[in-house]
Parts: sequence; structure tokens; C-alpha cells
Amino acid sequence: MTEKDTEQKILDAAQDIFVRKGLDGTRMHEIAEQAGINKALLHYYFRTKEKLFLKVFSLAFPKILPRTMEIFDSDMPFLEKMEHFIDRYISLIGSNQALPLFVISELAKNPDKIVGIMKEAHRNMEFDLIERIKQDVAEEIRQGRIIDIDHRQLFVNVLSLCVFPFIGRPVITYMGFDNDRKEYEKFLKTRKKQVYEFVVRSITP
Amino acid sequence: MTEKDTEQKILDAAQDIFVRKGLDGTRMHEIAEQAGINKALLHYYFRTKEKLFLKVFSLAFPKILPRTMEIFDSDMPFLEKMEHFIDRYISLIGSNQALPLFVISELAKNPDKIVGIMKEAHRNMEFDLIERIKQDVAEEIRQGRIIDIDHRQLFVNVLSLCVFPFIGRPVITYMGFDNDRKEYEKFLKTRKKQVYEFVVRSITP
DNA sequence: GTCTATAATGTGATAGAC
DNA sequence: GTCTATCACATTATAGAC
Repeated sequence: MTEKDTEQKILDAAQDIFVRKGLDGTRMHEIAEQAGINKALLHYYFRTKEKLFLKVFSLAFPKILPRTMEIFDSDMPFLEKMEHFIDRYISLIGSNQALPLFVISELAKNPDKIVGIMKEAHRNMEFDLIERIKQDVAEEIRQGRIIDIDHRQLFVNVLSLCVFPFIGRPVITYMGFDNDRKEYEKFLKTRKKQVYEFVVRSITP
Repeated sequence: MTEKDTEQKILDAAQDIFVRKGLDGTRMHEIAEQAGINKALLHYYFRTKEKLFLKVFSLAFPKILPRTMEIFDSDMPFLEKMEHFIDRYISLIGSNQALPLFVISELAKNPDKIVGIMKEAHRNMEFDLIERIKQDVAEEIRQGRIIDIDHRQLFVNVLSLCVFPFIGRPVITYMGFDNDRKEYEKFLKTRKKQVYEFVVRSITP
């Protein structure tokens, strides 16, 4: 067993448990058990629970949204960017369904602890996302290809339509699907197409 | 100090802390302190932390979504219902900004503990929400007033557009607002109008 | 109903052998 | 690097006086 292997096994177990149970709900011995090692070894590698958590968070956060946003940094036509973004974003969320809620709720509970990670993630973006979207939207409006709309409202609308069906799943299934999970799975499968069409209908003249 | 007063003080403190810190992040002594009473008294009134939590959850959950949904159980024109729903829903969320994330994340972490409360809330609804929306949408489509759209997709879209800007706030402010909170406050103030117009543009022929 | 004191257990973290 | 044993403290919950 090399050092790299053990560290990776810890991080895998830690991510799985932190994401499901949150910082406060996670026990160090549970991570150790799932990683197949001793509890003391966690501290040998990561010193404290908080440091381990921050490491996990910093690795987990960039897995979805930042990676998807790169799509806007290309010269595709705007609506094509939108289509690619929705497709890729929903795919990534679908493969990591618990991640968005984890990121949001831990960030809400511990903004101070995590602010450093967010700042770094923001610095690491190789272009100014919101400025680029602003320019794109302005140009589309000027060309008459989309209606006059605030670029940030559009941005938040698209995010909301993509991610909330996954985050709000437990409530939605009760309120709108009689807690029928199979039915909700089918529903989620059609989201990419539905979201894209919903957005396009709303912004094309 | 009457019994009612003490119980209410406990519930007020418990809701405030549980909503901000979650079940796992909350300490009983913190609730006692904030309620201005002794720790043992919490157990006298609610026996265990879990029972207190479930009481708080069952009181908090109906405060927003179920209360707003009643709007669909009226004979207003459909688009007017929609406008009222968006207006009222966003108002309630704005007055209880941490509640939706609390409900969703606790439900995700402890579905088994809370399932009873959800079932009861569902039973207590005095009409079949999703069936009513289905009928309304079908009739609107038949009359040619809105385009052909799946009623549940529309339902989830509206929910998403209303609630996600509040839930996802910490992430959105970083990704799209350079962490400028004042700017985001202004943004939220315009949501009612923006969401309604976005939805209407998308569903009217 | 309300308090103080304390029990019973859980949890993060470290010491020290190998 | 990895383990066992253990410390130091926090936390839920209860006992019992008032």
C-alpha cells in the first residue's frame, strides 16, 4: 500500500460521507471504517476533521458548475452555448446528485470557513464568466436574436431550471408526484430538452 | 410564566437554531440559553432532541409552500393564479430565507425520520394540487391560451425559478455577482416580475 | 415547572509501540 | 506509515431537590 493509495482512499470515503451527512453529521471513525484504515491514520494524513473537510470541499466544488461554465468561453452561437451548457450541466448533476445540495448547505452554514476556497475557485477561472455572458447577451439583443433581458436574470433562470429539480427532489416528489420515485426518474430524463425549449421560447422574439 | 409561554419560547429558539445549523449542528444547551431557561427543561417539555426537532420541522414546513399552493384551488384565470402564486411564494420565502434550504437538506439527510410529517402535510391539503394543475393546464391548452406543455414540467419550472435564487444564494453571488451582496439584494427585488414574465413568454403561443 | 448536579456515552485528537 | 490504547472534553439525558 503506497502513501498515495491510502490518502486517496481516505478522500474517497470522506467525500462520500461528508456529501451525504454534512460536516456536522459525519463521524471520523465512520470515514476510517469505510476507508478500511484506522482512525488515527486520518489525523496523520489530515490533522483535523476540519482540514479534511475543507480538502474534500475544495475537490468537490469544482466538479460541476465551474467545469460547465467553460462552455461560455467559446465562439459558438449563443443559443448553441446555452444548449451545450444545459446538456452538460444536467449530465454532471445527474452523475453527482447529492453534490449541489452539499455545496450549498455547507456554504450556507459555514461561509467563513469556506470563503477562501470559493475565492480561489473564482480566481482559477480563466475568463470572466458573467462579463462574457453580459457581452454575449448584449450582442444577441443588438442583433435582434433574443429579446431584451437582463443577463443575470437569464443566468440565474437557467441555473435554477437545471439544478433545482435535483436539489428539491424530496419535496417535489411529495408535492407533485405523490412520492412516486419511478415517475420522477422519468421526469428528470426529459429535463434537458424541456429546459432548453422553455428557455428558448422565453427569450426568442 | 405560564406553561404555554415557556413552551413557545423553546419552540421559537429551537426553530431559529435548527433552521440555521441543522439537526446535527444544533446543541441543546444553545437552545436552552437562547430560550432563557435551563437545559433540563427542554427535556421536560420535549423529552428528546429528536422529538423537539420533529416538532419544529412539522411547524416550519407548512409555513411556505403548502400555504402558497392554496392559490391554485380557486377559480381565477390560470395566468392570474400563476401571477398570484409567484408573488406570494417569493414574498414568503423572502421573509423566511433560510427555511427552504433547511427543509430540503434535513429531508435529504433524514427521509425516514420525516416521512411521517410529509405524509400528514400531504393528507392535510384540502385538494389534489397536481390534479388541479393538470386540469387547469389541459383546459388552457384546449382553449389555445397556452402552448402544449407538460403540467409537471411547468410546475417544477415555476418552483425552481422562485426558490432557487434564495437557496443557491451563496454560490450564485460568487459565480455571478462577484460576491456583491448589495447587488444581489437588488436582483432579488425584481424577481417576482422577472419570473412571471419569463414564464408567461414561454407558455403563451 | 424549574433548577443543580451528574450520569452515560460519544467524539476528536494524541501518545507511543511497531 | 500504521496500529492500539487512551485522554480530554462535549453532549444528550436523567435524578432528585425545591
